Amino acid sequence: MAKIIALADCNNFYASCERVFNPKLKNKPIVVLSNNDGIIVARSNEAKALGIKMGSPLFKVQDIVRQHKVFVFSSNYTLYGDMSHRVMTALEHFCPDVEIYSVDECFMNFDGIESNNLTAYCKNIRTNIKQWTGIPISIGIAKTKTLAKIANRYAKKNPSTGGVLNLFEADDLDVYLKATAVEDVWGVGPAYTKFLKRYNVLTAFDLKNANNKWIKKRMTVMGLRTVYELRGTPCISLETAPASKKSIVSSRSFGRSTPSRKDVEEGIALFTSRAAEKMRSQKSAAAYITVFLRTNPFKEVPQYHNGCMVRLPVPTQATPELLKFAKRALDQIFRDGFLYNKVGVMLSGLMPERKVQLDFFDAEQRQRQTEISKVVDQINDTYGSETVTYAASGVRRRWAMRRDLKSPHYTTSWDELPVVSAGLEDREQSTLDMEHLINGEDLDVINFEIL
DNA sequence: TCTGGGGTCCTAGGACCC
DNA sequence: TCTGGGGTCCTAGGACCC
Repeated sequence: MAKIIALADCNNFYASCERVFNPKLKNKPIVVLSNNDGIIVARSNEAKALGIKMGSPLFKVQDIVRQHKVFVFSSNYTLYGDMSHRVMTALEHFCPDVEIYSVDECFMNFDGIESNNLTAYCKNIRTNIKQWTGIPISIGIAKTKTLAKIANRYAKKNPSTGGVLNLFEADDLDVYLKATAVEDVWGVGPAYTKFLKRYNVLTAFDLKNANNKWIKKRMTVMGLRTVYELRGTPCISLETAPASKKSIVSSRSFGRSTPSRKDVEEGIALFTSRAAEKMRSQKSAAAYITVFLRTNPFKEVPQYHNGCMVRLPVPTQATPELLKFAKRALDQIFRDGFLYNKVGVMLSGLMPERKVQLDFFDAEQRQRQTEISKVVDQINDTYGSETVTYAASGVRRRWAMRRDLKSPHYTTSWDELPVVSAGLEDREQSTLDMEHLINGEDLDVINFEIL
C-alpha cells in the first residue's frame, strides 16, 4: 500500500513570527532581513504583493519600503527557533512520525492515522496550530515528498483550498502538475531549469513524462529520483531520526570590510570555537579543518578568494588544538593588501567521538584539552553563550553583526516577555480578547502592549 | 553606505596500488 | 617499437535545499 505523506509548512515563517507578538502588524507588509541587515530573507504576503523579491538587498527596495510603510525587522533567530520548536511539538501531537526538514517545514507519515477524511483532518490540524502558536501553516498530502511539496505550494497560493490540498490518489493529479512550472519542482534549481526549458520541458507534468535515460545522463540519479517521485513512486524516504551533521560551518560577513590581519585572525578564532562547540554538542570529532576568506564580490576592489584545508593529525574535538591548526591554515592564505569582507571555518570528516583512534603519545594532552573544552561548553550553556571565550577570538568584536531593527526576544528572555495591557480604559477590550484566545477564535486580535 | 549562512549529494578525474 | 587493466580512495566542483 502506498505511503501517505504530508508536508506541513509555515507560511512566511519569520514574518509570521514577528506578527504573533505584534498585532499591529496584521495585514501589513513585513520583511525580515538576513544577518548584518543585508538581504531580505522573508516577506509577508502583503510585501510579496508589492513586488519585493526574496534575496534582494534592502537598499534596492528602499523606495518601496518607504512609500508603502513596510515594516522591516532584523533577524531574530532566537525567537524563530523557539517558535519553530513550538510548532513542531504541536504537530507531533497529531502525527508522531515526523521528519523536521527545516526550521519551518516538516514531513509527516500519515500511515496508520485513523481518518476517513484526510483533508478534514489536516484542516483541523491547521486550525489548532494557529490557535496554539499563532503561526499559519499549509499542508499538502501525496504519495511522495516531491508531490507533497507541490500540493503544499498549491494550497499556500490558493486560499480557496483552505490551506490544505490532498493529492493522494487524486484523479486530477495531472491538472496540478500542468499548473506547476518546472522550476517550482523540488530538486530543480536554476541550472536545471535553464537546461530543461531549452528542451521544452516547462512544467512538472512535462518532467514527469521525460525519458529516464536522458534525465539520468543530464541530471544524475538525483534528477531521476525527482521524476519517479512525480510519477508517485517514493524514492526519498522519511528520515524521522535526525542524522548527525557531516560537516559544520561557521562564517560571517564583517559588518565592515577590514584589511587587518588581526581582525581576520580573531574572526577565524571565534568561528573555530563556535563550530567546535556545535561539533561537540553532536558528539563528533573532526578530521579536517578548512579556513576561508574573501573580499566583497559586489565591490570594485581587488578581489581575493581563497581557502585552505588542513588534515588534523588525529580527529579532534579540542578547541585549543583546532585553533592552532586554523591559525596555521590562515597563515597559508592570508595576503596583505585586500579588504576582507567575509571569513569562515568548516569542520569536516566528522566522526563519532567514540570512534576516534587515539595516538598513544599525545593522547593525554588532547584528552585534557577536550575535557576543558567540554567544561567551557557547560558554562556557556548554563550562563549564556560566550560567557567564557578563547583569548584568540579577541574582545573587540569588529565582526559584530548589525541588527538595528531586531524585535525583542518575546519568548526566551524574562526581560522581554510581552505584557498584556491592563490599563483601565483597555480592560474591557482585553477581557474580550482573552475570551477570543480561550475560545481559540483568533490569536491576532489580542490587544497587548510591549512595555 | 548597504548584497546571508548553513547544509547535502553526486560525479569525474587523478593518485595510487597490485 | 611495443606502453594493461581494474580497483579504491580522495578531492574539487557543481548541482540542489532551506
